Amino acid sequence: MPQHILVAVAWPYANGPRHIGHVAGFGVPADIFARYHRLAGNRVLMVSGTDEHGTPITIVAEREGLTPREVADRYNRVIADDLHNLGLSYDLFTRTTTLNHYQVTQDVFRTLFSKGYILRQETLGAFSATTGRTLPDRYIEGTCPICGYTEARGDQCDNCGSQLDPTDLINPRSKIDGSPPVFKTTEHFFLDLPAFADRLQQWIAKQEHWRPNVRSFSLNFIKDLKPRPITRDLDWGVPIPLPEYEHRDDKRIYVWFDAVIGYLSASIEWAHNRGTPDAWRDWWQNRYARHFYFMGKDNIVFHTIIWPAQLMGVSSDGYYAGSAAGAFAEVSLQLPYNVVSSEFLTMEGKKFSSSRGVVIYVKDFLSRYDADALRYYLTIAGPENQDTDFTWAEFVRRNNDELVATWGNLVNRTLTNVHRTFGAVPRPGALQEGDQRLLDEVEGGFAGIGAMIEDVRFKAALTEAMRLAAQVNTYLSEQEPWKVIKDDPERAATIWYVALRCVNSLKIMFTPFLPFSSQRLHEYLGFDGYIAGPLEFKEYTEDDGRSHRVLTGNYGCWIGRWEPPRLPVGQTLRQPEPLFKKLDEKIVEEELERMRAGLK
RNA sequence: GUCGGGGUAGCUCAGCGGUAGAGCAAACGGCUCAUAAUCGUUAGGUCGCGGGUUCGAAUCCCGCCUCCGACACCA
Repeated sequence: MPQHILVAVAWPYANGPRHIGHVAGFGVPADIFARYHRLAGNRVLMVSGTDEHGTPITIVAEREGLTPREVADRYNRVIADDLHNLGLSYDLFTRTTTLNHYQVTQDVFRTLFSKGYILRQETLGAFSATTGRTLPDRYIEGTCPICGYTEARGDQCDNCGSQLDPTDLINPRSKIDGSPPVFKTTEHFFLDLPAFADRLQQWIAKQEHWRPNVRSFSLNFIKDLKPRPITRDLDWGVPIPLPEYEHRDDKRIYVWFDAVIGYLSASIEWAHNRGTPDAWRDWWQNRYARHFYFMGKDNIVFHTIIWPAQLMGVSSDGYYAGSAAGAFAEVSLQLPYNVVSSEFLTMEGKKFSSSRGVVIYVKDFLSRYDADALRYYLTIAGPENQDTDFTWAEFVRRNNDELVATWGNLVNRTLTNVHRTFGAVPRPGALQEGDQRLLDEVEGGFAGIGAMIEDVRFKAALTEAMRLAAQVNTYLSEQEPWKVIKDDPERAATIWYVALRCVNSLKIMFTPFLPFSSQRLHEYLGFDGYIAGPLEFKEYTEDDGRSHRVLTGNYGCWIGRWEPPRLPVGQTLRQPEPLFKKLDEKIVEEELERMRAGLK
């Protein structure tokens, strides 16, 4: 019985190109998980998009003389191209500036408001004297009243560590243009989180399968919940759907409140785009569906507290009707089943920092190296359980000594020999005990590796696949079919047949991690069709006349299955090429030099 | 400051109550079909520091040092 799996991937913020630390945190892990579940026969819906509202985008726009929408358009394009080139198999990668997203966000807001979960409160806020926009606390600098540090921020002083309010600062000034901020009273809307505290506490306490840090962090956070403001004084964002605010240009829904709603709105858009407008309910209003969220650790609270509170609030008297109440209308919206948070990647021992030049963008990386080489590194050495460091030396080493040497070489020596000697899958003689033992061990990987992936232990899963590849290398070294063939061609054919069967199975096991090379191997082995691909861009026009490009794909045509694939005797092999490129050690110094040149 | 998570072989990391593990790097040997790739053997660690619980602690508890993150108007 296929399961419904929602793979909900954190929404990259569209204020610039994304670096490899970002995709290490949410992109690659989510894609491994989604590809595996599709191969295993489950119904996967993987959704995300660019997060395009909020203050930082308006600041970039001002600096570059563009409108916020132009900034969002530009970086949506760059980011979607990156994700496509990395092979991230989204069912829908859309944007938060679609008409659909605005409507769903406003639906959620209205529903919560009508149930009393959204409160109004007067607050004192800081505004830019020049633009009239809100100045978030962190965009205000001044002298710390406690220690006298002159570059304290409105939220805290980095020198003495004190928590501050912007009004505490002496000589406050805007970090953006240096002008002194204006403080005035303004009305804001607050999500009444304390109203959900008990339900959240009980729900999270039951989630014993979450990674311990996510669960304990969230439980701790609940102890002191306060109503959280969900509107901002901005002209860029989803309008507040209340009569007195609908036509005002100075107040919008807070970017985080709408970004998490994106998981739901994108699912609804996906269903609409493919002409089955109620299909999203199979994931959202099906109590057997399981939702997996993938993100960096800085996003935990939004996915374990705030979004679940929004979902509980919307669902609490029975349903989210959406644009049309349907068959599942009496069922609540599904809460997260697991919230998978990655730690952080650092770059040559330092924090990634675009402004300081400590960075390698996905786009630049992929212009010089293969996507699978990056996917390999980010999985085997990425921040799955703790912060890890990316270094170019380690990237080259992992690529050359592990990916190329173990798996690439196994494929190459096997295919080269078989293609040259037989030209096709050879007919084996009787299998010996050692042959069968190897086949059993390798094919056992489907169960073992599959269980690890389901358990979101990707590093262990890939390590196991590599171990199995090394086992096949050992087998070949012991059997020496290139010698045996002189005296016993049938035995040599059997050995190569066994190796080929192992390679063909490993091809599937490596597919979630290394989809591009697995597809090429699939073709060298003489097969046609896609194991798992391809991705495509499509353009959709909404009722307001605006169109947007989405990343999607028809993954129903995948022919791969998470099980030992058949390998027909006599199938003609194609001319093989090495799967991976060995990298010259020189690139380490070249890349470090490139980074030094960009340092600010 | 408060809260959370790290500190394990030269390097990158796994293990998280029962005689210290992997990969790479190192040394030696085998093989030479394969992108000089592979295969085997060896060597290498008082598991951050100090104390405690336990028959037994890298693993649990307390204190300290140190790194990273969150702390609610950055996203």
